[in-house]
Amino acid sequence: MSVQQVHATLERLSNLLRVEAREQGAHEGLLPVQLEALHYLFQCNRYSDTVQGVSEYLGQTKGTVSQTLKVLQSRELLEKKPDMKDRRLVHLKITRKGRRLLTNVVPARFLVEALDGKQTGEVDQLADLLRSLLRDAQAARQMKTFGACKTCRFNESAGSGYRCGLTGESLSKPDTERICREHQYPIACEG
Amino acid sequence: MSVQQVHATLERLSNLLRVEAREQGAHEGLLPVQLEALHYLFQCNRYSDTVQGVSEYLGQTKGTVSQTLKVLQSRELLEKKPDMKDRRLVHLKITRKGRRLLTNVVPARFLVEALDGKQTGEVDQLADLLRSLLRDAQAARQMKTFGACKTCRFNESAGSGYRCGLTGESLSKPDTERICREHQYPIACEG
DNA sequence: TCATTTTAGTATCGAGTCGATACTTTATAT
DNA sequence: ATATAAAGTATCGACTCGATACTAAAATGA
Repeated sequence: MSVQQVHATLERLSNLLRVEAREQGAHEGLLPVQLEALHYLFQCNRYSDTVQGVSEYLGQTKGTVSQTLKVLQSRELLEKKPDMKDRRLVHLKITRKGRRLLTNVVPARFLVEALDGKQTGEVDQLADLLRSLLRDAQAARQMKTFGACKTCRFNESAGSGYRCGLTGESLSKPDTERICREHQYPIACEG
Repeated sequence: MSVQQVHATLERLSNLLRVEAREQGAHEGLLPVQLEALHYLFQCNRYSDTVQGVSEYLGQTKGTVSQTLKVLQSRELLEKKPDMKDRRLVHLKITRKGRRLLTNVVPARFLVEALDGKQTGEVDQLADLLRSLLRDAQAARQMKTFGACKTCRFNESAGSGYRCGLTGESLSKPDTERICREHQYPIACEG
């Protein structure tokens, strides 16, 4: 069965990412899961930069994530900013230092080198296949998709920019390329 | 850059595998890393079923792996058998119980469902692309490849079967489909 | 309006990971 | 024959992660 092959290879690549993250993180005194959290905050939009958001993204409990973030905050890699409207919420803003650290670690060196020799078309094809696999896998698990707004069913174009149909707020083009915890793909026409 | 896209998507798939392993493992009282070790022993050949082998595969120290295996042994998912020739070596043989447990967890349900809708050709294409990526990534990190003997430069055909050019021992067809810690791809003709 | 419920986040505890270090035993090299 | 290398184990400490219990703020609703 080819599915087993896919599983085995993905597991191996996953292990590679983890080992690499452990090594790179060790230089900075950070652990893989802390880098993952930071990477999420690096990518997500202003509706998603909360403890709850990270928790859903990583598949860990709020308590666990709260601890993780405390470490990142103490290293000044992120700042906590209370929400002005809902005072239960805390927005997690990655700092310049956090951004700098992250861009040293992502994308992983071995991925850059591995994809370096390939043609642009090949890399794009790989990215597309992986995204398609991820999308189907997330559908199978009935979990949140955490896609970018530009691929979301609630995203509408509004004049020169865009608007989120859920919040009603307007979005800039860069906004629509950040990932969101409320993201949903358009409903398929067939079936 | 598309490499970032690939990294992000791989990281996400990696997280999915891990969350799934945590859930499935929890049913049996096992942790992700323990399942990974068991999966390796499920796939590897008789030259590779040692503590050192698992250690290299997982990228963890011998001591750490030794602990992991002690748990698996206590659950009767594997047996330790001392090597007859080199008495330092211990071979780790997965039990029937271990095999049964593993086949319930691998391949992950979400992968089976995700690939279910696709055509065989598509799945094979994905498997090939992933393997190619893995191979290049491993080359970039200059690490062991842990491929199957049938793709190894030391594998020779011998009469009706095969032979390992390193050990000189003969291999059956199923043998050549198991992964090996001494595996090396053939040297590329060009470059 | 005021009590109830829900949601965001934090704190603490215990089981378990993982690397570092130190150790034993056996094989190999000089 | 002795030194060195390699396979494996044991122990310790820093850290992960989920479970549980908690506070505070928002939403619900009679």
